[in-house]
Amino acid sequence: MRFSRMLIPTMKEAPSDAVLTSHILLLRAGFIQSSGGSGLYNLLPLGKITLDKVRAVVKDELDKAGCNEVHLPMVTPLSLWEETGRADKFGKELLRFKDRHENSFTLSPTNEEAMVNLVRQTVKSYKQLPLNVYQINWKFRDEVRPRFGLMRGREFLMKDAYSFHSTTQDMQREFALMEETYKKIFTRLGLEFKVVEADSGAIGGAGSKEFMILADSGEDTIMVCDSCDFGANIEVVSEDEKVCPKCGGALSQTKGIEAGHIFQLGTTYSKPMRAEFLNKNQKLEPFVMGTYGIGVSRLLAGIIEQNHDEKGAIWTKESAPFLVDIIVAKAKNAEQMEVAERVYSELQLKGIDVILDDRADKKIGFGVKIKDFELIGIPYAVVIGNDISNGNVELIRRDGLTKEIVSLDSIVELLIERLT
RNA sequence: CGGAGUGUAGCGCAGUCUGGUAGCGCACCUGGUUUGGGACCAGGGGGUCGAAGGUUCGAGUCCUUUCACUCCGACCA
Repeated sequence: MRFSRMLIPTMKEAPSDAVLTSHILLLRAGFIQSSGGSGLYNLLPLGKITLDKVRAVVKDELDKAGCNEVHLPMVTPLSLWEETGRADKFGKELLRFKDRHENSFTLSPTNEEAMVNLVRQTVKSYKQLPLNVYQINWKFRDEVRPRFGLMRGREFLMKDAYSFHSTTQDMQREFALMEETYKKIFTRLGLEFKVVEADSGAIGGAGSKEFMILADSGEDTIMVCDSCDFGANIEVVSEDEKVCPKCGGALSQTKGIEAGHIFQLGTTYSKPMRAEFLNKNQKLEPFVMGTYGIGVSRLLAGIIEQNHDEKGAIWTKESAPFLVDIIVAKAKNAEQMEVAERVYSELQLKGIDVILDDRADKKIGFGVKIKDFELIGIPYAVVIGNDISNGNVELIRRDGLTKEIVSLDSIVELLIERLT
């Protein structure tokens, strides 16, 4: 991709109404913009690419774990919500509207009912179990107070998975598998996180765990054990609790961003919705269920909260919109441009996502390009400048902003080595 | 939903107290000079001052109503 052809409206100043680092940086670096309503954002090209990358990691790990991706409509008949009583329970957060025939619908804030409906129409026998179906789709919640950009938008991208089982034991096996799968996802994304015991809230069910991205700006307070891997949301333990219930170690308090939540549901939804299968003894039984969510768009905010400096974002390898930014110091210099084009196409041939900052406008000098690189947070920049007369280019690593002189002949090879 | 604040050009803001031709910086357009860390000079385009109503010869400014957005709190997979 060429910088000159991409819509990347970077800003020196942040809109005054943004206070959270990730919100400010996503706006300033041109990843998102307000679409005019509270908690609603346009994803600009960089934001869309980044979200797709994060989404791909989530999908890849779920598919490896044997989950089935499907797609449900964002619009769900309200009647499904009435079957479980959640039409009332969810209250005003559930956006409702009517079609031209006066039928009531909702914009889905989550999809337990719709997914149970899908499965009860399809799965009739224990032989078809277990089953894990998921989607990565936009959700809408009419939040009381949307805030902090992608952190708590009204519309947000969520991966929601639902598993169906014939026994509680098998559901618990899947629950453990999902915990491991989530750990792989968060690790691949380069996040420092903690799995904590949590309250099940409006979703209901027996047990649940949250995946917290550790960040001072997190909205959740969690207690973590200094000695073992125990952690709990403050909702489920006393704030005065000083001793780990698991190993007796010392508990300390920290802040986290809830990016994932997994639940052991049991028959909370399958019973009222009469979602049943025939067991070996030819008797009908309700499905035993689990449900597993990841806030995919929130992950973008979380990654920045954890990875940034005073100059801008620092994307991790698996989340970065591009891995390499080729900066042509003087785009009007034919020789520099030629060298840059060559490095650009070689990297592309090797399958590395690269952006070529070929902007030649007289107002866009070297300084602007470097500032944009730092603000956007691409892992590496290759500066093609005067030093090519000596056969050298400069390699800048975004994390730490360390610089090194590299010979033109070896730059592509070096980058491949660093990036794979 | 309670409390606080803000709405003036794409972004950041001044002007409102004390009514009198709509301003500044950045961004944008044209020309020239620059060119390795957000350049300089000259010229230029862009506004129904959130909306409605009122007071007044005259309203961005005063009054009333209303809407939106942000922050704190409560709430929240």
